[in-house]
Amino acid sequence: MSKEITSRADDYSQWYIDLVRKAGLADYSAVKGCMVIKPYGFAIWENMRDTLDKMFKDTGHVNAYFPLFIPKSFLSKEAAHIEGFAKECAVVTHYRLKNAEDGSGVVVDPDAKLEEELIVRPTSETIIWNTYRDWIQSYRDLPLLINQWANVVRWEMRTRLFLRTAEFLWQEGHTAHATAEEAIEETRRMLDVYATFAEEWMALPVVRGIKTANERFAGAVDTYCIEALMQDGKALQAGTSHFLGQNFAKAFDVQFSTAHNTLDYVWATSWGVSTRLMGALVMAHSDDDGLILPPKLAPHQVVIVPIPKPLEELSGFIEQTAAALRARGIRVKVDNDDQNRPGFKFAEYEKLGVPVRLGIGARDLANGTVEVARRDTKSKESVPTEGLVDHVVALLDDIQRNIFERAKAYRDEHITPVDSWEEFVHTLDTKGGFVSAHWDGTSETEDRIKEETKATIRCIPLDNVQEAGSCIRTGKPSTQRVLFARAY
RNA sequence: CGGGGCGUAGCGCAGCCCGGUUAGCGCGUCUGCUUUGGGAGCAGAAGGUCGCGAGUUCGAAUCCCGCCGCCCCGACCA
Repeated sequence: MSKEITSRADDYSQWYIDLVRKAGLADYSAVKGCMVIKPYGFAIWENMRDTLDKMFKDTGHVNAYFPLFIPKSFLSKEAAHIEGFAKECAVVTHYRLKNAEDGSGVVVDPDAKLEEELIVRPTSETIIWNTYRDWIQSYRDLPLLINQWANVVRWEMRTRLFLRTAEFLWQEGHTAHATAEEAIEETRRMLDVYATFAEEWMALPVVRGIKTANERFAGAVDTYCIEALMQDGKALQAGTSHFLGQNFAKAFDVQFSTAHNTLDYVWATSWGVSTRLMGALVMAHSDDDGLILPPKLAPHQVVIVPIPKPLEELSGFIEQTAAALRARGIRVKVDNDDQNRPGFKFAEYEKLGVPVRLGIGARDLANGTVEVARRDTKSKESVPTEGLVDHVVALLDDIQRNIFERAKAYRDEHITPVDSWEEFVHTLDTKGGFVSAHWDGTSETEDRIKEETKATIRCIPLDNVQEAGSCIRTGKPSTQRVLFARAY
């Protein structure tokens, strides 16, 4: 019996890496900084994607697809935008290879240099707003509510599976509106969609907030975010929604005729979540034995492990049980593999985070029971066959609720209000989590705090109470507390 | 871009310092039998350009030089 996953207490970072790989979520690839998302990991992502996609459509959005490549000149049209992304762009300079003279393999053909280099999209605002210019003439064309599911590339210096990779999958919504109010409303609406998804589907409690200037998206007027807390006390930005004002409309000259026959620039939003959510999901709930998945996103919600004592009638009962569960919409896997013993399978499905495991053997058949084990608490009970389906349905709900409550309790315990610099530093070093403190509102102070403690302002919570206080670092007057944390 | 580590069977590693016949070990894989309510046991088998290139040597996984790749830790970021 080998503990193949490093414990969280020993090395949290290594635990995460072990878990992602041993649970079959993802693997390193032959390309530096890029990962392979494996079938089990992709199945979880598909569940996230499908759920979000429905939520986007329910709020009036449609999907489209824009090019992977962006002409270099586009990117530089919005000053802040290029400033933010310039340092991490992959650039396509040539379009052809040829055999090397010395037969050593293929080389880039120097005669095939592109007139204008193409940037592999780090995000699509520029190509999309360049397109929107042609699509929008009148207020009747608005609002334009489009989402795309795509891959993007950001050439990161330091990568971590799911949390930060050179290439990642995401969705990016890009909307155009006639008024600022409407665009802001959209920005907030999508933030709420993300928060709802995080809390109700991922069982991940989040703080909704607004970013300070330092943390704002390059090119945005305001960046809203949902911030989650991981088990090691570090914060993770799980989703962002930006009010872009008229910045991109002006950069790409997207004007429309208003109902009063005047000409105005379009108001914009963009919003996105990525495969980073996979990392959040893992780090929020899982333990030293493996993943703990919320039932709503688990590829298999129930696994049935037969205890193969020599009794053929087991299989009939198992199939019948599986069918009854499936009839209630539950995703069931029956593990009929006869290579591994039950004990191995128990450990295996715990590693994979399957919420509910049913053990069925001759003893159960005789007693009219099934052994029901729940992954979140690792408890087991013997449940009568009669009413089993109802029991499992209720249990899945309970697990979904329980892991949310557990994560929320941890999160709430780790929002610490502090009023002195000593307390601030001490809390970061010993307890971690969010530290709620007054701040004088300047970027200079935020930078200084970051330099001294590695903590950044994760957000100004949306429902923040206004209270007079003095900045934790400078002592200058402040009107509200903000949330600091060390972050991924 | 700095600092560190690694590259030997599908996976994880030992061997390298101190060169020497046929390169080992664990897991996994394959075959057979016995097993099966918490990670099975026994017996047998298959599986290797020792990252790449050049060099020293009678002889290189091991020593020298060069290169490549990945990971981890720090400065930038969802």
